[in-house]
Amino acid sequence: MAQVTREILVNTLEQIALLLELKGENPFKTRAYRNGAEIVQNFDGDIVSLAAQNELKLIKGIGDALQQKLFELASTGTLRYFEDLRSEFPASLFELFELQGLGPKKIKALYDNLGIDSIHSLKEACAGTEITKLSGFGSKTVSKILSTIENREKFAERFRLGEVAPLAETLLERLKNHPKVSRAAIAGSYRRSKETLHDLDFLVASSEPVELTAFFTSFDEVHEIIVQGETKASIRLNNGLQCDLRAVSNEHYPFALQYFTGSKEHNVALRSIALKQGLSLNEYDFTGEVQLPEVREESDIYQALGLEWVAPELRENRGEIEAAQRAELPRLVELDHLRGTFHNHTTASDGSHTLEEMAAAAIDHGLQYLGIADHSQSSVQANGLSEVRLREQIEKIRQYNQEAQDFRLFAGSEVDILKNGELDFEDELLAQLDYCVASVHNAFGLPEKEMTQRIIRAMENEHVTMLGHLTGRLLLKRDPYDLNIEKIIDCAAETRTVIELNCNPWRLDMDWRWWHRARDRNVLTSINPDAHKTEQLQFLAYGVRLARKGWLRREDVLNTMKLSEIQSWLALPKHQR
DNA sequence: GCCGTTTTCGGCCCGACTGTTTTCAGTCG
Repeated sequence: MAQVTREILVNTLEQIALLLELKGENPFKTRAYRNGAEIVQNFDGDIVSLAAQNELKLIKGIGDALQQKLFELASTGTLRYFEDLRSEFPASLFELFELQGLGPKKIKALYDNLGIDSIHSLKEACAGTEITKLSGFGSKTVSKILSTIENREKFAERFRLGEVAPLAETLLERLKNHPKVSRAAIAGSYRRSKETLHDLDFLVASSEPVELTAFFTSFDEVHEIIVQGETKASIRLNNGLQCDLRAVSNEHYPFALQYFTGSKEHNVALRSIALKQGLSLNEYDFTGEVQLPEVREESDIYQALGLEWVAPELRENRGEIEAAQRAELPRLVELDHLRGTFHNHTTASDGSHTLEEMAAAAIDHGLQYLGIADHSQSSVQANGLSEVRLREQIEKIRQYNQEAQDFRLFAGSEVDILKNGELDFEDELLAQLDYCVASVHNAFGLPEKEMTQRIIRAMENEHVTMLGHLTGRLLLKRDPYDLNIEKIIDCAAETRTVIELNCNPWRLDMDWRWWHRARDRNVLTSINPDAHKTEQLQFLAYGVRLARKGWLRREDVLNTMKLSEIQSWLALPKHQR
């Protein structure tokens, strides 16, 4: 039997929901499966083992039927009910659900009447006329389907936070500067700082919503207008990114901001708290028979429900509501708490700027210190430094520091963790450095156990200050390598090894979902841009956003220490840190 | 299919927009 994973449980429930929709089943039954998928996805614990032991009954939203099905799937690897359902339709039918504008009813009509069972056959059918003979399908529907298929081939479905942010902020400024706009924000997953985004949700407060949707859809960057109504509009930009706009009154704005920031799970939990107080919360208002609280800002909504205001990054229903009820939310780290940063490259290896240029840029950023960590000798592809060149660089940094005032460079190395867990330089050389970042750059395919052991061995080295980009993932491009992160975190706690939060928009590694756990074990992070150019020091802003998402406070972040503190800290033997 | 301090049946979020249709179904978020 193949290894059953959480992902398999989730996907199976979601596919059952789709199949039931296709069959025209009771929509609430469909929702129960979809809801179940969400619960399994977000469950904090080993849901697969619990399912295999038939111990899910106490979880709200999982009833007898779902428990039984998850038990069968987790313990045998297959689910008869699902297999039977699935055999009623061709597998390729599922891809039609990926097209915006096509839902179960339309897909069923296409399949039942014309035998259309894939995007390919749909595209062919659109060239003919038979589709327009179906009830509900006119010429506009056909041309819309064709453009959706074309866009799907041309554009990505998701985007990296850091790659979207500059444009997002430009568009937001434009909306804010409109004379009929009193308040504006980007809500949604952008405000929650998810590492990848599907779209941007703009929100404006305005007395002239029609004018604003027209303004929005006339932006130069617009590739197509998806919808445009009186209070909302959707556009696709030239880069493929979808942007939605909601225009609401100033009174409704705090509610809309809260509602459209999400997450859905956070809002569901919030609404149920409201209901217990006799209040109903929606995207525009509080309603109810009781005295309605006065709301001018988003924070007033939380206050009215007896909660601390929850920072958007935390709104994932991962314990923040309970913490807000107890007034125990963390004071999250902020960008201007950072005093320096550690993982940066220069022209000595694969960077674009010299040591002096990087130092000047760091000073411009208001930093008190900058760690230089060029690649080590095994990273030939990145022009890694030989032992001799590293010694020269250390000397150069010492000279720089003799002349520098109120600023300091730290001599480090991004030293490769070799396949067997040994480091790329001898301990004698590592001891000359102020610090050392240890990273994996090859042999990504090792089995989980070996990869974990490899990194643990590196952490056990006295000279390894921190781990670089822990899982090697490249967002939307390359999966993390197999690694037991729980063990890594435990070992980091034991060996006093720092785990980097790599701020490169492609990495944002380690993943934000693990930081709370690391924090609770007193593992420190260092927010590092992995800068290969001076302008990439700006990546620090993304790292801070993800650190906040991981519940990290100022005291959990090594590079919030001021220069004198960090010097003392680095001087300590590792086990005393 | 799930839930319940309104508790074993009856309700489950609903408003905005589009397209095709003469009053509304389907989709989305």
